[in-house]
Amino acid sequence: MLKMSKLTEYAFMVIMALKKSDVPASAEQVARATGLETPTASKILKQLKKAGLLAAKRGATGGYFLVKSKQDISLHEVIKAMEGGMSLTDCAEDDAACHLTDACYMSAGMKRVNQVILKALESVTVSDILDDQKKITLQIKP
Amino acid sequence: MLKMSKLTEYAFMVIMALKKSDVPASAEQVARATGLETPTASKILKQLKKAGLLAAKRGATGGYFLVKSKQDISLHEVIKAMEGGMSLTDCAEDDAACHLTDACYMSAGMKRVNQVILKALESVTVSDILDDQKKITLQIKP
DNA sequence: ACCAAATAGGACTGATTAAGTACTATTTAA
DNA sequence: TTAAATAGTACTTAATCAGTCCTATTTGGT
Repeated sequence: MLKMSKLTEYAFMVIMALKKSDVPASAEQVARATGLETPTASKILKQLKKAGLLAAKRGATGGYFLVKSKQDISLHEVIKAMEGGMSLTDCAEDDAACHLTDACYMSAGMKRVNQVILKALESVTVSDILDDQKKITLQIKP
Repeated sequence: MLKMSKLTEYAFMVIMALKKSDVPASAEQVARATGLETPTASKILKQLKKAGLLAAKRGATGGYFLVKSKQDISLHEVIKAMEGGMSLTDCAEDDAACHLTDACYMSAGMKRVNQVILKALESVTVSDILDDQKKITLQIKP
């Protein structure tokens, strides 16, 4: 099944549990809010921090907080932070990564499909997922 | 990285190597045409046959052939045949599969995003990937 | 009738990745 | 100085993927 990893799913929950505030939330608080185990929540927070989606304050009274609002964080950013990105095939990313030696002409087509999906993931934000407001439609032009 | 499995990638190559004809191609012929090892090609052919994308003729002079033309086989069909489908999250498929016990409101939103991606995968066919003709655009309506 | 060439269906193994946990160092406010 | 927190890394187990192999069945040709 083509799907996100569980840690990526959890990442959405973690982001939803955070605020863009000067009062940071500790990994333990996030764990409680989300229902995740503390080490797991901690791992995800570190990863999101490393990707720049969160900021952290160290030491006592420290913790994590968002650096931008949820409506400015796209699904793609989260997937990129947790899994390194999204690409249907290797060749959609890198032409040289073709599995065939000679005659495969898929890469251009795969790239285009990949772009469509990427665009969808970039267009939808964490707050969209929560708000359930934005209508999304797909249009194919021949 | 959110991506298709290698076997799924190979499946596209396998389909491209086949024709909708009364002269079926054997697994070995497909292997030669694609550059895959024969057992691997065979495994993929069996799986595509099982999913109904191909038909097979057994016995000597037997082999595999397409039951519909490449422009009628969508990416989603291939992914479904090889990986069982595509769903960003468990909860996008099944509401009961929420990782949280109480307050997660993502599922509706995830479902919508999932639908967009699914639609993209359904709208593009194997021949589109090869032909590189069809223009695809995504439009977000607020 | 027999043989050779195919598909059908499992079963098996090794490699890679994911998930979860644990440990140590560093930072910082009280 | 101490307690509470992040930072970074390493480890272990589980799950999935990739690839191969074996046996049974089918079927056309000689």
